[in-house]
Amino acid sequence: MTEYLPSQLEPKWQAEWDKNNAYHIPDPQIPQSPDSHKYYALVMFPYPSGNLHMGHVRNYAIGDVVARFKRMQGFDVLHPIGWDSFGMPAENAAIARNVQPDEWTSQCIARMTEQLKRLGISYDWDREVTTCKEDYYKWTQWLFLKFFNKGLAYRKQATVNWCPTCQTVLANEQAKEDKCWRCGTQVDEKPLEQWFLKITQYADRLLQDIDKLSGWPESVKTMQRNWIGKSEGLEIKFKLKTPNTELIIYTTRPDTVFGVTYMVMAPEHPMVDELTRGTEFETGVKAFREKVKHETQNERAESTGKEGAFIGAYAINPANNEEIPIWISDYVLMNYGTGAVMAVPMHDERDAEFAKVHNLPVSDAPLSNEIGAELVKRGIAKWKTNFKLRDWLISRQRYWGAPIPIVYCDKCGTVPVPEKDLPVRLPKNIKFTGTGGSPIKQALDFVNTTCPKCGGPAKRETDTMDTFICSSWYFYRYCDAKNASAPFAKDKVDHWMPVDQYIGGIEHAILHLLYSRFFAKVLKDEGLISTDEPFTNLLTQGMVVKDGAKMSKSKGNVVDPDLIIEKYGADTARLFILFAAPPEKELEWSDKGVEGSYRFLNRVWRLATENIQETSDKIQENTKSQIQRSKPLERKLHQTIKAVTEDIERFSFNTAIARMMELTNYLYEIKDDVSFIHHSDFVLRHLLILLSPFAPHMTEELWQMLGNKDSIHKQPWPKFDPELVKEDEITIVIQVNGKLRDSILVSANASEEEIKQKALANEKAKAFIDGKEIVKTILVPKKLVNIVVK
RNA sequence: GCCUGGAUGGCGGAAUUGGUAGACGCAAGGGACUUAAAAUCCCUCGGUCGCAAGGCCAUGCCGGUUCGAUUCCGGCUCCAGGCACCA
Repeated sequence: MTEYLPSQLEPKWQAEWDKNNAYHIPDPQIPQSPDSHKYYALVMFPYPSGNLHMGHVRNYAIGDVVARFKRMQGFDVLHPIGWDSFGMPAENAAIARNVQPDEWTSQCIARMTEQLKRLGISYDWDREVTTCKEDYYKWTQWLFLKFFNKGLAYRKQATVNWCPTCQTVLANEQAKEDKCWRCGTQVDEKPLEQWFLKITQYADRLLQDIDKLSGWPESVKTMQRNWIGKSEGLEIKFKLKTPNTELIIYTTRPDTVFGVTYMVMAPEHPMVDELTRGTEFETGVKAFREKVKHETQNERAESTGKEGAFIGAYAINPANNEEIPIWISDYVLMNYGTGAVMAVPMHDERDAEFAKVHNLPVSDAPLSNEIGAELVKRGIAKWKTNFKLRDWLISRQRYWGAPIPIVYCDKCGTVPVPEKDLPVRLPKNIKFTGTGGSPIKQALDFVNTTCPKCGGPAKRETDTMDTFICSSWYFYRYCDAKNASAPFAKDKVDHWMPVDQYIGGIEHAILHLLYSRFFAKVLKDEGLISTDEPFTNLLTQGMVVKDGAKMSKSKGNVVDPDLIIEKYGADTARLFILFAAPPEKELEWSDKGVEGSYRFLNRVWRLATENIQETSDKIQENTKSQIQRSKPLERKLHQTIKAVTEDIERFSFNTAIARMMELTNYLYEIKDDVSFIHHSDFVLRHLLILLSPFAPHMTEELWQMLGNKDSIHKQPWPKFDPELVKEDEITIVIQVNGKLRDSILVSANASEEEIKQKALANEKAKAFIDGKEIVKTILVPKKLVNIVVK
């Protein structure tokens, strides 16, 4: 008997698949034949950090099972991979190791490519996409210009986290708890002119079209709806006691206006200055502002609404003409609504909390559904739709990103770089120190340029684009990855899009998925593509954790996929990761569990190899006339085919694997019976085909050993016979008052009356019925009889 | 704080639409084989009472709906993801 040696057979098959370009899917014939059926299986492309982690393995193992399964069902499957390769870590590596980000990135990509290939994922490597390469970011810039020309890209002032010591911009991640991660200095907010994309212009469409996404998890759709945060409300002008001044607030609850007992403004509201200038409250207000100035947006949103200051001004409640005090507090945000609210302690928890802490009055005035319309009639209010969604800030004061293709000219102003001049190349050989702002500013021959309009001296934009822009369109590029004259050909994208199944981490539920939906809508409006929802079905996978915590270097609980592959093989790694938990749930890593998956593959291996050696001898011992059908074996096989197929279709890979384990256990039980010996080849072929999407190397090896010349991965997915699946006898549970008392075996075609009689006559049930009155009997077909007694 | 999820044996999980709670696997204990070990194979395995038959309890906590609730509803607790410059 041959031993199962994954370290030998896996590289062999990987080399074979590589050589034959086995998973390349050619471009479609355009016009396409009517009977072609495409399937686009997409996994979220990785950031090339240099090391594949278990989260990647999980993502790509799931994607590969789906791709292989669909291929065997006869679909033309597009299953591509690429690299989301711009971003901060490369720049940090440059600072820490004195390398150039592009070198560091290509080393990481080379290493991770090797790791991916060792997993045996069926990617079409011919369509590999790398966002930091010129042939990709040229088109990212091209798309930015589309947005710019459509009026969807604009500049306005926004603040960044600024470290005064390092003299550099910090990402939120680098400014945890308001301290610079390098030097610990208190982080400031610094205003800068930055580029935005007008995603708010698409807010209503992005919201409405969520209803079309029937293949998305409800939770993700709800998160997106809440993120867009559409609310219908009223903007109401409150007259102030100060003559000729008024304060406009926004409320979704105009019916509570009789209960308003005070007002609250955001500390940075421009009217706060006007109202306090020269008063005794001026210093108090300034002190409060100083205090909240260092709070990040997150901390502002986390505010419990306990802190605030009275500004000495009063407003008049338009509903009852009462004078009410005006306060400032950090729980009111300047960038939502009008930056001021009317406070109703009776009906709002935060208002109540604030009122309690600051001893403000509470009114139990009744709600009035009519007052909103009345205020509108009086001309002091108007209906207003607000969104929580804000425009997308895409400027990054960093080197390792796609340069924003804009030139600033003293004469002509803001000038887009003409298409023929793309790409605007990132300057090379930059020094990375981590201080002094964006490294690009050092490259004077980049910064200093000529105006594309007037030819005069001009300066380039030195900000680069948010990497979320790169990842908002990569799935179109896969459809036409080598196109040198356009980001993609429309007919190719129209053939493959939308993505039939998108698989990736739940952490992308809002930003990446919302931005990609936004891009789709703009691209469709531009006539570049035909569908405005890019992802038909979405599977959000959970994280891989160990000892209850996310795997991380600092916690020292990282499991290196390479070591697992080395010891047990990729098939075991894939099988375990799919078996240990349903895909959308968190997965607890277990070294012992991996051994269990390895044992299972060994059991299949032994069953098959023993069988190959022994079957021919055994069949000769028994004459052909003795060959008989084995109904239980056929039933078990067809039940397994049915269950595995349905489980894969609903992404229940763990139970699919469990069903294959059950079949294997069953085959071991009967392996010396004549019935198995006569059917073993047939049964084993089916088991191997069912297992092939999960363990592609081992099943291919055994398939060849069984004497097949073609690849197991080109076999059609087996179909089950519904007649053979049926059981002859079914178990009926007998309950008394909903409690299990016994179970009986009845013929599958027994009548309801017959079953009822058997239940009532049941000895164990009788013991609980005797002496009591039977109120009713409930029969659930094929399941149970419940006798209700009193 | 806000939004979205989750919680089932010693552990990972199963129960697809309200109908046998614990499939499958891991760990543990016992046994077989072996000079021995590894590997493999067989048996037991939620708690509790009982010699046994069997009973009772049990799906994070409290309550409700129902003949029947892991599943539906209300109220909590704890954990996780996201919160717009990590990707």
